[in-house]
Amino acid sequence: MTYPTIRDVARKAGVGVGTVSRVINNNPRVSQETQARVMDAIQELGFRPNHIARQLPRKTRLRSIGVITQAFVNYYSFADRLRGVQKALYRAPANFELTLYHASSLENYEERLASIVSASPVEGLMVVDLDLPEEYRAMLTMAGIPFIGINHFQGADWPCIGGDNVEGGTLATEYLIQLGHRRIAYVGDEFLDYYGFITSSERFEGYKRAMEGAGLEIDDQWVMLGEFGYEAARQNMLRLLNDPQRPTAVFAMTDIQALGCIAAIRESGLRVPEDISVIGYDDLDLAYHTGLTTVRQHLELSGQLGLEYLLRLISADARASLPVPRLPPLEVVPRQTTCAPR
Amino acid sequence: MTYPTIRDVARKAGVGVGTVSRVINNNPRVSQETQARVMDAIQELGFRPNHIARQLPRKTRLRSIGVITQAFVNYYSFADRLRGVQKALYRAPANFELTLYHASSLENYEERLASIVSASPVEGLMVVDLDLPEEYRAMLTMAGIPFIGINHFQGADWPCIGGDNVEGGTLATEYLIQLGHRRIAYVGDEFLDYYGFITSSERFEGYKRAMEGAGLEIDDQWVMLGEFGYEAARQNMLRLLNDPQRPTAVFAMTDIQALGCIAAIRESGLRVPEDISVIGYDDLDLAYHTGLTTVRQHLELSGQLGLEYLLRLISADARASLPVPRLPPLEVVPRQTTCAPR
DNA sequence: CTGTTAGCGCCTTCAG
DNA sequence: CTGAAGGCGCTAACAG
Repeated sequence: MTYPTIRDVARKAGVGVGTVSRVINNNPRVSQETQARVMDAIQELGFRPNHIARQLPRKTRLRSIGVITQAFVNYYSFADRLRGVQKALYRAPANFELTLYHASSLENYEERLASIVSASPVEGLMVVDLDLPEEYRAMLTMAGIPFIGINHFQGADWPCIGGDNVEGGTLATEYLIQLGHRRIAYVGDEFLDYYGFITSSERFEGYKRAMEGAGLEIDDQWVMLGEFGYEAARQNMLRLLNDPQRPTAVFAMTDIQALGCIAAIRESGLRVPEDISVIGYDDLDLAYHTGLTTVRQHLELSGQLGLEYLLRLISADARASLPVPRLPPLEVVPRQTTCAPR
Repeated sequence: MTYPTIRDVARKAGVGVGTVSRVINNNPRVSQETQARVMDAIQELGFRPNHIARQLPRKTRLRSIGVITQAFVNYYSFADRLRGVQKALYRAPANFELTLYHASSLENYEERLASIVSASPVEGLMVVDLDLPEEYRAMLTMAGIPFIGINHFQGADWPCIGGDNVEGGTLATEYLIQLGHRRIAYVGDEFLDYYGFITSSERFEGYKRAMEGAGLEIDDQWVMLGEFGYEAARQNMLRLLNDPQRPTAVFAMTDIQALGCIAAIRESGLRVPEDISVIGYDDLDLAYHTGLTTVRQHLELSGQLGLEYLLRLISADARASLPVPRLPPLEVVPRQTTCAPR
């Protein structure tokens, strides 16, 4: 089944295509009467202008930058990053829009990459919390689409902006140790996630190093891994609290998980931080809003720097390799969920 | 400045346009040598295929739906809505992308609407937390782009999904009254915001009705209006606490502002909810994460329903007017920041 | 005011 | 394997 075109409308209304075009575009230079006749024809035929075809003859080319990320997870951290993107976009001279791609699985991710390359609807691509296989890097380069990764893994062999998870894990744990804690738990995701990321294991590695560096023992019971998110963390924390030798502090691998831990602690009638200290990771806006002590990884700034980098690459005549922007160092932001143990 | 076309590449490489097209599309029926020559020309010219033009002769089109909202404010509630959009998109048979438009001012908003209409890069438009003037509605209709409003105002004369702020304000306040509170404060935005919204005044109206309905007096000191956001709410709450006749409960016009109030209360050495109860409005995901009592306005669902509606309109043969989806009623979600006064 | 005529940039036959 | 020609659906001069 094929859609009616402007030509069909013209024939039906007994006018030229130019007139139909004028009507569609609200051009005042059409008589009331003709306009009415054309409108009727449009109605009867159920005509709808083909938006693709409209773009072609026009000068105004809407430019867009693509942002691709995982669907359904990490949404607040993505939102914080997006805010940075938006700020950079707002300040940019050219008027770019944002096209969002949500990958619902690894397979779906590759499908989308392929279609982005083949249709090239964007002039640059920001890859958030996802790895970009060599194969697609080559295709994107071929298609002349610059790209940048925004994530929290280190040592990628392509342009990425992000902090070192091991270091962040160490910072968080050392902060708790320095407050005087000795029994410190780790609550996080499984070590290998659905998209092949090992964020949790990296942050855990940092935790381990800090503990060992301080000569502290890690009780196996205190390492609680589970699904992503608030609820799993809450459950795990509840379990942790059953341990008679329960920890006096917890390092949660994300802010959301930290909030899950805090909820569990309070449900159990204990206080944060007096009875148990909790430190998160991310420094989401909501960490500030909830007084959560956490590791700042400059989410908003990452989006901003990433976009600025893409913009520079896009406007560069030659696609010279620009230096990849770097984030300020990770840092612990002390707030109200940590204190010295009693 | 104009972009190089396939023809320029062809000329430079000394081949026909057909060959260039084949190279771009990875068609194997091109000799190694020719391909190399074409690639070189592409590189030198910085040629990038015009994705608009590619779509026209093809069957497969990359389809997109636009979402426009205010820049810089309300980002978490937008994120929650976007999650719903994304879910609906994921379930849809057709493969739509999302194009995000951020309006940085009322003027910029209209500019963007105009360019969306004229370039029609999207097949449907979701207008979030923004009003759509009659003028642009007509233009969008003309251009065959269906639209839907997602917001929290009532009685708009165009298809909108959203809850009644007055009712929500009443619900929140009645809940506090029913708990036994008599001295109830309101903390919110100025009554008229930058984009012409009167959300704050509507929620306040609900508050007023509930108070009057219960025969309670409203102390002028207890109505604290200020800038949007956490910080202003925190400051206002701090001021409120100086009042010797301080309230025993607070209705904050958004969840973020509620968190600001809670921070102020705790800073002042008081407890929530034992000393002062706080209820918010929105039911952001983070309200759940922080145990905030609030008014649920189904943010995620609003995005989902809105997108489904657009999808139906897009696929409808004629642009029949479909019934606008409705959200479930507003409701108070009791959590841990409210209790009976002492 | 309105019809006609070129394209927009690319893809896809169709011959060669 | 490759060049030329026709057309995708619409807009934008240009004459009337």
